[in-house]
Amino acid sequence: MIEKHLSAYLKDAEVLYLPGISVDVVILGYTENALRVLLLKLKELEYWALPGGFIFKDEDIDAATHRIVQARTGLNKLFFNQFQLFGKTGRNNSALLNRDNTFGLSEEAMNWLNRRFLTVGYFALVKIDQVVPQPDILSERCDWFPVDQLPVTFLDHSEIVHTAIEHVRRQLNYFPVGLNLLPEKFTMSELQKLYECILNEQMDRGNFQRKMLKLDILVRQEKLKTGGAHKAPFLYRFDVEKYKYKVKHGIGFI
Amino acid sequence: MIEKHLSAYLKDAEVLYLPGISVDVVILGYTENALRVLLLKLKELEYWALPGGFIFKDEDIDAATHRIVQARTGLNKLFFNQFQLFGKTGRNNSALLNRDNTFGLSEEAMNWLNRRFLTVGYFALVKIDQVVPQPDILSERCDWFPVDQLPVTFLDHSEIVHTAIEHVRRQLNYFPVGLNLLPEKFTMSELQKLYECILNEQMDRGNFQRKMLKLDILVRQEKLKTGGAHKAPFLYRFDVEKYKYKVKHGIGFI
DNA sequence: TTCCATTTTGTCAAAAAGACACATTAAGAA
DNA sequence: TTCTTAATGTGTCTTTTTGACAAAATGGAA
Repeated sequence: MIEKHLSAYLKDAEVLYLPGISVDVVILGYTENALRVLLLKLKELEYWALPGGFIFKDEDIDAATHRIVQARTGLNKLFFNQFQLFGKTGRNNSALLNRDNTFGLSEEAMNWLNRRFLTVGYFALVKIDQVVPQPDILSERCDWFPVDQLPVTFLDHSEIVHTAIEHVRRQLNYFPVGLNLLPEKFTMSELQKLYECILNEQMDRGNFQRKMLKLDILVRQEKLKTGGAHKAPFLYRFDVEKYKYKVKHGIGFI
Repeated sequence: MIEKHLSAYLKDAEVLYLPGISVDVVILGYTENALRVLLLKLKELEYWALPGGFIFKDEDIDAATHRIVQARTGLNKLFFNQFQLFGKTGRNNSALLNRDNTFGLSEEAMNWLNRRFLTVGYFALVKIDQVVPQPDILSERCDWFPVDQLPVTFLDHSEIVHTAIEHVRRQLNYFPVGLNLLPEKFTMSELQKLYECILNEQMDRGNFQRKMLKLDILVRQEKLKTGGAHKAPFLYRFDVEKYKYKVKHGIGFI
């Protein structure tokens, strides 16, 4: 039963964790022409949840986020950012607890969990092909979902996802999305499709290329020889130095 | 002594408030060609602090913010937004407590206050001439400080202010800054100076006017007759409907 | 009145954006 | 082998926007 997992998870929670607050991370990846978010299927519940966890009493919030994302993705080098604290009145984890309290969860663990909970929303940008998703102790599996086709989620996790996307969209000039979402080498049209997914609007091919190249953050590589029918496109990679410098002051694309 | 005030303030804190978390609000006003922030001089301490407070256990965080800002400004209709949660390890309110614990503060109140504290950073935009600043129970007076000339502040409050400004700057297109910081009627050059303050860059007068008028959110009023030597400028007000609509999708000025 | 500082409006060249066309090329079909 | 197809690379042309700056207008002050 889920309470058994919770029980293990919450052993000494009162002692270890900051009370009444958690971290939830919108881990975003991009593949097959769609922005996707990693969700966990909760054991014995019909909900999908964001990867999340609690904050140790002597742990920075960013450190907690890093720990959580690393555990779910296996990645070590991460780009992530906090974007909002969620916590309406009445927000709590009671859905995780069985209706009759006859399971192995200690009284203290129940009380600790069953109060109003705030959660800090983070988003992380990852190269989806480098991720090996790992369910956590409360979940039976992980999956990537296109951000516009979410399953039924736990609590306000859908809202958290949509808020994250909107946050990224608004500040697209200030986040290194290409560098963190695309593979090392990519074609111009892959980059364009990424931008189109995030901004949710189509752009002209020629004009996109002209504008993007003028930013002077791309390095053209050799031609792509592999498979794909028709004329082979160039591959590009980012000039990381220039890119990061520009991102700091707003890349100036949108 | 400050503990007496704290004592009153923290009566039943354990029962009333969410533990280990507070709200701090960067209340921004604009006057005399400078963006200013409202700070409170703490009693018996050489620190200035942001208006802040705790969150009742059954209170939405936005509601707490509204309550706090209203108490300090007297304003009822407010524009404010959350922008970041702060809470490095070691962040606590011990500076508020006297070194020897011989004052009237109860053991419980001491313990409640003297732990690691997170704080939710909000910013609010107010019309400075409509504000009647009110010190809170911990402070002896209030003052407006230009955001680039802050006094010595409590804890990380300087960082919170600067983060707020940067947040507003980046998302200037998405916040109704003019509507909330300027008086009902204003001249084009007042609006320009506001933008220059926030963006920290000078702009050409003619070009600013051309661009701003093309947004189609301003309504030209009669000429300004009052005093000021030289040619009288037009007054403008915002077309609130159009302005709010545009702000929702990004006003498109920067 | 004339002067002066400021506002309002206009000009003009340069840069950017938008729409679209045409040549190129690689894979697969004929 | 050649042709067809679909996607890529690049160029052109027009329109719009930007940036720099100047002229005209105006209302108080000298």
